[in-house]
Amino acid sequence: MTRSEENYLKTIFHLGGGNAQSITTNAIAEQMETKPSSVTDMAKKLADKGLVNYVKYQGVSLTDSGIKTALSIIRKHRLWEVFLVKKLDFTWDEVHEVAEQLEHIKSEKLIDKIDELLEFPKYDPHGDPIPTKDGKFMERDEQLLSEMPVNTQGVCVGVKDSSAPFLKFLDKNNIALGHTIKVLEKEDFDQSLHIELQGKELRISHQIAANLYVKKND
Amino acid sequence: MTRSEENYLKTIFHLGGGNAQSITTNAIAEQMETKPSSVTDMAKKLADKGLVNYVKYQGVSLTDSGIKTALSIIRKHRLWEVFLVKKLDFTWDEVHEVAEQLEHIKSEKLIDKIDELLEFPKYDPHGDPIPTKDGKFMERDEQLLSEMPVNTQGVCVGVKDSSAPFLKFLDKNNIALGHTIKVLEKEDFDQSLHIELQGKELRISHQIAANLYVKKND
DNA sequence: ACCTATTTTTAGTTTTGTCTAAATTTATAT
DNA sequence: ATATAAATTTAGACAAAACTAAAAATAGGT
Repeated sequence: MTRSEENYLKTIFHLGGGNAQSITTNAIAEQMETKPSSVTDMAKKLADKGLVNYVKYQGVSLTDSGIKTALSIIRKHRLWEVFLVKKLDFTWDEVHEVAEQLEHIKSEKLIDKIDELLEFPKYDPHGDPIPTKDGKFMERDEQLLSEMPVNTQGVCVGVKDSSAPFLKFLDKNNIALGHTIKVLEKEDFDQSLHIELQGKELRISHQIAANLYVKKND
Repeated sequence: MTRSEENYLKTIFHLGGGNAQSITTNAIAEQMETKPSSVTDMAKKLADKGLVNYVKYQGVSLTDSGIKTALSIIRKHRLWEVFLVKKLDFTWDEVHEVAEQLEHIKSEKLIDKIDELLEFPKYDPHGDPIPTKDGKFMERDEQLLSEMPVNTQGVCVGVKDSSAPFLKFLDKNNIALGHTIKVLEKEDFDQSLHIELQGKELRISHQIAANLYVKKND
């Protein structure tokens, strides 16, 4: 399994190829910042290895074996992210780039020991669930803040966009995982929100709200 | 700097290319388990980048820039080895293979934080000195056990061969870094040694003694 | 149904790092 | 000094992973 193959599987998974959905070469190319023709080449290669189902002009979806491999890479990525934050004091906007490299290290013992050192975390620093060793994938009962009705409240449990600029914005505005958020008012005009965050009032744009996952309180 | 380039620089350094010595392509090829013609290709490439001095049919030596780069890779390799042993309970015969991968991770912050987490170790699990961030290389006052005169004693500070079989042999015989060793008798016939190790007597072959570094007591 | 625009694939090329086989240079031994 | 052996380089080829440009297939609109 080469680094490139691993990156393709991961991307296909993130685009939904684990749910039997057919992902187009164009979508993959755009996500990976490469050309569709390169994706076609790799699709054939991965199909030969039994990791994807590939139908010409239709797209690719992951096989069971492909899902398993993708999950193991995602598991490694997220565990390394937790390691960087908890053990090396990285901030959550710094971890992605390094984890992209670390996820390709080949040693089952290494990642199991990292898991143990971190006391088997369930979520990464962005709130994304960490697949278990046997490929189980936690699903969370969450929704986007932008979809919460007025006057409901919940706890921030994850981010949809985990780019550095967005994460830095959240830091600046004291928005962090675990913080309580209540929707006070929704502006019809631009969908912006008036919220109560940890007791303080705040206004945020729709674009922000559409990238925050919240778990509704019972 | 590609992975392959880094591996060449590291190998050239270990073969003595940092001391202005010219290392032959054959020696490098043998060490890296590749072909001399491949080494020639890479020698040209590294020379173009100003990392080695290459003279056709003579061999290569590292430039200052090449030495600096090689030391930074060796630094990373050895720090990761310490990390694996101290934080993840790897044994000293398990660390090399994984460190070979980890040494190529590109993040200055990462390795500095690992260094800090480990409290700035000076030696790796095999007793090899860890270069400092600014490329200083500790030299130890050490000699091979096989070269110690009869009736002198010292402390085991390193291994020359750090292959898994040798290290496992040492474990089995309770030979570890920090242990006191006294040479009781040298057998003329096969150069084998009769030693006192941590108070207990033991016989070891010349081959073993020639792979153990000892620091003589004053 | 047909034309057009878009998407996808094919064919051919590039780069990196490797190899084999042949040619060349250096070293060695009489 | 010269033949021979050993080491080294050159030339040409290959595989992986990417690209460009051209061809082919699909999808949409009328």
